[in-house]
Amino acid sequence: MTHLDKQYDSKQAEAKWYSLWESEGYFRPASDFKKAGPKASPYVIVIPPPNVTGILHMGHALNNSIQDILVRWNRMKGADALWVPGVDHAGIATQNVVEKKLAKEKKTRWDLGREHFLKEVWKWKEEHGSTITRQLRRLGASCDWTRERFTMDEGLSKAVREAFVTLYERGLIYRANYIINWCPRCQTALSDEEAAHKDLQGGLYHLKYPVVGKNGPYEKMGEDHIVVATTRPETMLGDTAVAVNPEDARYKHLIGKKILLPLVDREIPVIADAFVDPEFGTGIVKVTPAHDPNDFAMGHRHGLEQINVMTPDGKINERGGAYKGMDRFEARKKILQDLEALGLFIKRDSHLHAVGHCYRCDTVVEPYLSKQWFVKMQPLAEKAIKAHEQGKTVFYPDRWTKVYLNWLHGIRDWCISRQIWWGHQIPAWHCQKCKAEDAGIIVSRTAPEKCPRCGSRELIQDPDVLDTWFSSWLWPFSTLGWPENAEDLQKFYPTSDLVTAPEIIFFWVARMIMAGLEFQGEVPFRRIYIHGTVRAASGLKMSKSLGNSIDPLEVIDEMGADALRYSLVMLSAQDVYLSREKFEMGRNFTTKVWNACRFVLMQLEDFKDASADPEQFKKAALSLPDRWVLARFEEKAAEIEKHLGQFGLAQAASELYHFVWDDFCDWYIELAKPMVQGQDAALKHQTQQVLFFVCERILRLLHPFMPFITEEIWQKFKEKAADNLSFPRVLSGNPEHGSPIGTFGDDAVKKGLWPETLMFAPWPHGADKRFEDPDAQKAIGILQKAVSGIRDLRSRFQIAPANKLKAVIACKEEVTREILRTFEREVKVLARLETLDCVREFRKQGAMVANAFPEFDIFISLEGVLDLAEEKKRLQKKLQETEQWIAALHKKLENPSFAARAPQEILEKEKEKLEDAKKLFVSYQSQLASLG
RNA sequence: GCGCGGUUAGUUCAGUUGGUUAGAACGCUUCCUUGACAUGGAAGAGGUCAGAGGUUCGAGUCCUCUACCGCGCACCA
Repeated sequence: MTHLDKQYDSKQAEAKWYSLWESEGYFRPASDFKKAGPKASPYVIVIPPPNVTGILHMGHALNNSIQDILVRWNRMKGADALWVPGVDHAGIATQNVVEKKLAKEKKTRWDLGREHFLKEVWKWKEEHGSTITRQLRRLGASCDWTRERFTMDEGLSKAVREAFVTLYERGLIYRANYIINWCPRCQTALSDEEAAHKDLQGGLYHLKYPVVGKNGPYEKMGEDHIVVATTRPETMLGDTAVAVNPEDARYKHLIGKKILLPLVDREIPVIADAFVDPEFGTGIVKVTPAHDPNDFAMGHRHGLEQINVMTPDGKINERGGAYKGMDRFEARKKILQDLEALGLFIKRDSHLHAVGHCYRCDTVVEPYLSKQWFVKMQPLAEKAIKAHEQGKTVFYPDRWTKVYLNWLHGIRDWCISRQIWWGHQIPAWHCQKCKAEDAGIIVSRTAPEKCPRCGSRELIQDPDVLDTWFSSWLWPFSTLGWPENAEDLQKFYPTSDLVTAPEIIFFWVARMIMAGLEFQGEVPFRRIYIHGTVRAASGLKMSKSLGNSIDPLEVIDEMGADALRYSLVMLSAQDVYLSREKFEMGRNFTTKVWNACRFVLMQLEDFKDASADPEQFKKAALSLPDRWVLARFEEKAAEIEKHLGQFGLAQAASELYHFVWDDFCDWYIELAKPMVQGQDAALKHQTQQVLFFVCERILRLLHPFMPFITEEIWQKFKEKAADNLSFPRVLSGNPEHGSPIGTFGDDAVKKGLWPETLMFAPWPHGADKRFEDPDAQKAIGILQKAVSGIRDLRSRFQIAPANKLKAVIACKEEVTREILRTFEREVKVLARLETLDCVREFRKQGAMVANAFPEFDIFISLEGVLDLAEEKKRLQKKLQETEQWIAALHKKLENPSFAARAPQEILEKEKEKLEDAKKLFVSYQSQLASLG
């Protein structure tokens, strides 16, 4: 006996099916098995590689759910589908984790030394690095784990070296002294994107600097001083000038004079530079070329000395005199105190300004002068802009295109060197001999033996490693085997879709496009889908540190992965604001699906007839509800197909939800019950077939969204079909369908050959003309109206369901009356009637109440007491509403401009509406009259 | 400062190129344990679509302005 248990056991099903899918190789592209259908085209999706230290948070869950839906959908459509999974090495984050671990043992990475430390990191990676990939499996992600990659593995490391050397050879990588964002805690340079700006309420400090040659020591200063304003007083230790705007009349006389820099007693010049905004602060700027990008530029223009006053860990260095060794913020306090003691501190204004924070550890970053490696971005950006102009990069939704292009147009060079150990060490070697001449850098794919310039063998590899994103930006092709000319690369590049969140457009999307164009001569993916950000109900971004996160694994444990996926996707039309209750929608829906299918299987228990024609339904022989549900399915499947084609996953999920729940469960199953449980054997048989047919195809539509429960149920359907080859199998799937385990098109399934798994069942595209049926749709519409009308009366007058009613429907139109007669039995069952009479006209008699529709009026007898006054009031209100509606329609239709300009079909509709309204009006009037 | 979103039922949100009396989920009210499902069924209440102006026969939908909320980028001595 094939049946479903009363309760769905999500944990059991999830574990069972995932391990089967994976072990049987179902996640691999069909072409791996040389069994792809002749027309199978590749569908390849790019996943943002999660951080190796990470755990699955809701953002990942949404992102991966979307991707999995797309991959599974395409796989069912017969595509040679591939999703390459993997993680990136997350240089700074991972190093931090391991350093923290060492700190517990009171050790630092320098205690261990580079080699030993890296061994520790690898050890950590082996032990903990697979957390997130395990969690992705729990979610149901159908990625090809046999192709799993890691940015630090051999192949990808080779790709990184290849990319670096190639760019260097093309003159697109250079090394320079420049102000970069420096994280004093991680002790490394960061790119501009890695320094997240946050608005902070800080101080704008006004300080006095004495002018040299007037009054001498500070104590005696009169008016011969200038006032500068700064937010970072501690950098004054490195000032090498003060600047004013050349047009600023207040200060023209100062230009060329000298200033005695307090505390360090250094004489610095007053310079004129147009950069200075006379409106801001005092109009005088202290210039610190080693600690501010603008000052750095100014310093270059005026040939100023660059004095770095800080150590890599954010303390004042020996150039800071008495402040040496102090932390930068401590030094700030002390310097302000000292200046105050000297009478040089004037005031502190409160000042809102954006301060960069390290995106890994949230420490305030320091603009810091140092020698770093950079990628020259403009030539790369130009190619990307050109590709966009050629229509090669398409964003969904479109508005992100502008964000992307703006960034490209204002692009700045990318600082790619990091002063950490965990990562790809830069493939550059410094010749110790040539170094003295400021030359002797050798950039090479393999370690060079000697300096090509002087022949010295004293070569030391650059200690820095590359930004993690320098490996991530190669992901779409490095994971396919580049720089080798691999088969996968040939077959799967460029990929189809990239799915990601908006915060990563600059970090990753734009850079991948640039790398793809630079190294492959082609964009890495054709379409880019940017989905919403997951936020907590409060509106804040979900994050563990804020304590407002919901752990997706907990939701999976509690409600199942399918419930989590469905809820997330259905909510993902834009930014997703989450609370725990929102997952109940998906949970309830999975339960509903389970129970509906359970019912269907129960009705098929005694289906044994093997003589039926399995080829095709004969429309004429089907009942109206059967014809209706088939037509409705095709309609909905077509809509779902349309939505999925343009990343409208939320809409597709919503359509499915309502089709399954409202149409299939609430109406079709209820209508099928009397047929399948009645005495008419032929009708019963036919209905069983339709129940099976539609339900099985619903499972296929649902599968990408909720893979586990659908597989669990579908396997039962398959069992059922194996016993009963006469189940009709008119399928609209792709006959060219390919799968790792064979070819399953319509023909194969029709012949009783079912795929091993729902994953390879043909996708129903919908809009199958064979099932189109406006007559049936109209008829069921009438039925629904009649049933709802009676239920409405029942509810309004509080008639218990056990109380079987006598109803009369008065209907002028013969066709409609005929339809109602056909459904006499169904209406009686669904509306719980004792009798139903359909007549042409009817006059209300005695204790009766009525419900009016344009097509017909429904009357039921009422025993018991009826609040006539209340009913009269209601009818009067309805009458008034209808009157207003009629007036509005009249006005509209009598407007000559409307008649002249509105399209014909709109005009027709409006006229029909008017007719309906008039009919309603008459009904209400007569009802009122009968009430007296 | 520049740019991008958003403002629709008590709450969270849909609403395709302007065209039924503006929808859903959750919540609420009433009734119902009828053999798939109470994680359910039936019925119902609830909205001058942020405000002002404009285009149009017709605006939640298009244009302008305003207000508020959110996001991104840049500058910030």
